[in-house]
Order: sequence, then C-alpha cells, then structure tokens
Amino acid sequence: MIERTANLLGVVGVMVADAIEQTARDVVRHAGETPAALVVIGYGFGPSNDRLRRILGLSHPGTVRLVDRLVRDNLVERRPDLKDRRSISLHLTPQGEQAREAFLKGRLAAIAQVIEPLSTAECEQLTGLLRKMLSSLDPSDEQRCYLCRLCDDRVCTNCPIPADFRADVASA
Amino acid sequence: MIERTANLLGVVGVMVADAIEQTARDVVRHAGETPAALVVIGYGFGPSNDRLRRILGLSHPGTVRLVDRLVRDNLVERRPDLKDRRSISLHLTPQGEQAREAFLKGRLAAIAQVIEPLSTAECEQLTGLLRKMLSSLDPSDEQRCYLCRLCDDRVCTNCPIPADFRADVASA
DNA sequence: AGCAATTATGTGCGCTGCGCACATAACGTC
DNA sequence: GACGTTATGTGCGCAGCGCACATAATTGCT
Repeated sequence: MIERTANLLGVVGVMVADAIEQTARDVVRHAGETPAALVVIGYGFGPSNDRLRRILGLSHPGTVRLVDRLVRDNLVERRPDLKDRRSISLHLTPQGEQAREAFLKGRLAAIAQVIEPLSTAECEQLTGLLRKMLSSLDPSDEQRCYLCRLCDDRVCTNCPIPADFRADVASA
Repeated sequence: MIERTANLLGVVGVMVADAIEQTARDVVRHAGETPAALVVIGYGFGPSNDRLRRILGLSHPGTVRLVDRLVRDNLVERRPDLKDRRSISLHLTPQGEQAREAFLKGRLAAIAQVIEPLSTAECEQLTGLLRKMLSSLDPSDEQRCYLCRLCDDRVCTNCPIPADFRADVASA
C-alpha cells in the first residue's frame, strides 16, 4: 500500500517543514523565502536580484522587497556590479553570515530531533531511501536549485541533486 | 553521520510540504491553515470555533477569519450549537466535502510521486522508519492534533500518533 | 553611430493570512 | 441577580507576496 507510506511521509514532511520554519522565525525573524535567500546569498557568489529571484521562485518585486528586509536588518548589502551597472551583487554582512550559520545549525538540530529515535543502522537505511527519492527526480535546473535552497552544503556530501548555482561559487 | 541524514530529510520534508501546499492552492485556493481546517472540520464532529483554533494552533481571530473565508466559498457552514448558544458548530457543505476529498486525494498523489522510485520492499522499509519516528515523539495531545491536521484518515491505519479529536468523531 | 528591443532594478497598489486589543453575548457560580 | 468565565465576532495593523508600471543600462541591428 503505497498510500499508507505516502500518508506517513506527508505527516513527517510537514513536521520537518514546520520545524525548519520555526527555526527561521526564531533565528532570522522572517518567514517565507527570506531564510532561503540568506542561505543562497551566503554561498558568496554575489548573485544579482534576478539570479536570486529565479533560484527562490519568487516574482521580481517580491525579491526586491525580500532583499529590502534583509538590508534593513543589516544581514545583506547590495554592492554595485562592476561589469553590468544595471545589476547589483548581493553579499552577506558579518551579521548575515552569523545569522546564516545559526539558522543552518538550528535547522539541522530541529531535524535531528525527528530522527533521533532511529538507530545508526536505521539512519543509514533512511539515508539510502532519501537519496534514492532525490536522485530519481527529473527536475529542471531551476527546480533543483529550488529544492536545495535550504540545504546545508557543509554536510551535503555527494549530493544527489547538485544545484547548478553551486558552480558559481567556484567562479566567484 | 546523523547530520547528513538530517540534511537529506530536510530537503525531502520541504519538498513534500511544498507539494502539499501546491495541491492546496490548486484545489482549495487557499494557503496557510485553511486546507487543514477543511480536513479537520470534515471529520464531522462539528467542532466549535475554539476547538478548531486549538487543533490548528491559530489565534482566535485568525480562526474566525479562516472560517469566514470557508463560508464565503460555500465550503463550510456555521450551525448553532443547541447545547451552548454561544458556540457554533462547523460543518462542511457538499461542496466542502468535495473539496476535502479532492485535496486529500491530490495530497496523496503529490507525495506518491516522491516515493514512486522506491520498490515495494523499500516502501515497507520507509514505512517502518517513519512509524518509528512518529511513535517515538512525546507530544502533548494538542501537538498530536496539530501533526495530524492534514492526515488522510481513510488510509491511516494503526496510526502511530492518534490525535484525540478523532474520539469526538465517534460521539458526533 | 544611432535607435529599438531586451534586461535589471525599483515603486505604487492591493491581496491573503495572521495576531493583538477590544467588544459583545451566553454560561456558570455564588 | 451580579460577577467572573467562556465563545464569538470586529477594528486595526503587519508580513510576505504578485501585478502593473516606471526607469536605467546593455545589446543588437542597421
């Protein structure tokens, strides 16, 4: 019965998402895609407004206002893009780096609480199943970026769905 | 490394939650706790505003407005509570029943797509792991209700976290 | 070089979902 | 029958987001 499995995964999925959002509210004091923006900008490749927009799946004005919030909170700064004076380049402030670290750490801790009852062997089992689910997806590049928008790259080794914006990190 | 497992679960959890919310937007045309309200009211025990508020974890005014939306859309009706004339009793209209069915079906379908690459044996494995995670939780009754707020009771057999509001269904 | 089409950013405006403070009606208790 | 409690409903405002529009810089075409 795949339906029973799906139902349980639905409960756990929502539980995990709730825990992550709660962490975001506690640490970043913002909801929606704002914490994801913090994570993505934190990769340090200095994305433009439009690049960020595509990764987060937001409208253009929504992204502008999102960045406004982060700038107002001294978490992000807009730098001029020297190669294209229309564009801006988004970078984290030291406070932003700190907030990003705290959020990612809180995120992992919140999720770890859910898996805590599992034994080490069961964790390995679960890892295998999750990897299989993720690697079997056939999303476009943009969708992959969207999925990875909250991912903690420090612990994401051998990622089953490498988002292509990671490539920009190297070139930054 | 529990952290790598946690990170992957974070990605899948958000993916599942996103898929469920997308279904809600498509079918119910509302976001937030509105689809959950439809599911909970659909149990048919005629919850009061306050009962619903506690299950969904919303403020009282937020719940009133939520019900306003559902009433405006002809999905829910407020009936007088004969035993307590302060209270109201929330029930789905035929349209509401239909919307609830469509949402729950869409939810299962969306999640099933994520599990689809797994074999039958792997599904069983996953079910066991999910059940262990859920049954090991130590939430209060209210938290349990909150977790089950989107659950499809038609396929939830031998629930690891039985929400106590289910008991009201029998007495309704 | 010059001018149109494209691209990137920012602004007014409104919508949805939600919480706080407050008001009102019914219940229970003494 | 008066008072505290409980249940519902109402202004009001805020966060997050999208649409339509405006403006500036780049690209491409001739």
